[in-house]
Amino acid sequence: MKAKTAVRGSRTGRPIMRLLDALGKRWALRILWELKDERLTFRELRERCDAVSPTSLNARLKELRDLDLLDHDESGFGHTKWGKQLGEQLMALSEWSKKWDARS
Amino acid sequence: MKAKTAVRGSRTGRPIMRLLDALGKRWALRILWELKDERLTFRELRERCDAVSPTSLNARLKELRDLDLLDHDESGFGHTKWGKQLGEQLMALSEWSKKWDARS
DNA sequence: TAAGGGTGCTACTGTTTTTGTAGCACAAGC
DNA sequence: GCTTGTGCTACAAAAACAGTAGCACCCTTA
Repeated sequence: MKAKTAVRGSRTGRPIMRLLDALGKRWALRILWELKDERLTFRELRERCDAVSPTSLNARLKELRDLDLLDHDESGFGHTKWGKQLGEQLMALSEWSKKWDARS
Repeated sequence: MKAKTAVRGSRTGRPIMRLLDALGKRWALRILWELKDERLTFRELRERCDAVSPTSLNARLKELRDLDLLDHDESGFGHTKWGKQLGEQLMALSEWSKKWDARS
């Protein structure tokens, strides 16, 4: 586990702030989403994320790995146990989004 | 309710993609979080969000209002019924983040 | 043994987004 | 009139991101 470094914005250091800050960066939520049921290589992940630039993808992957949400092995990138738990919350969000989308 | 316009990135138009895209912009999650239990004026909200620039705050507020997540009246900005539901999911996220933060 | 294919990833330039500061227009209260 | 508070805009600088190319590495197959 890496150090818990300063949070962009808030200095309270509250976990939720660190999390909202990390997830609020572009592609972070999307990356976590795309890896929710399978591990993917860098290039596969890139394609899933609308051909996000490798610059951004690499930056986000580094950050998410530092937060113990993702890891990387010979089969590619995937969720850690923490990432899996977070992925479940995203699933709930997805379910909710359907109702939200169907609003009149 | 406003039109469901194109999503930055993905063109599938799936609700979760529209949502992840909106919430992935800077300060979006934080704004929803800060309004979870009370309505705030523009300036109050700005202070809560670490003095975010008014330019960004205004842009994010417009987007979140277009998504029916926030509204605005004489008492300031606050959650719509949809925003409240999303706020509950953020509360769950906050609870989870405490366990995540306490990882060894 | 070299040629190809796949991996993660970096370099570079240009565009987009965000920031930071100042201040405007409007309304209510005095 | 003047102040106070509201939401919000203008503008220039800084940071983040995009898009393209391509590198270094490790395999496999010829």
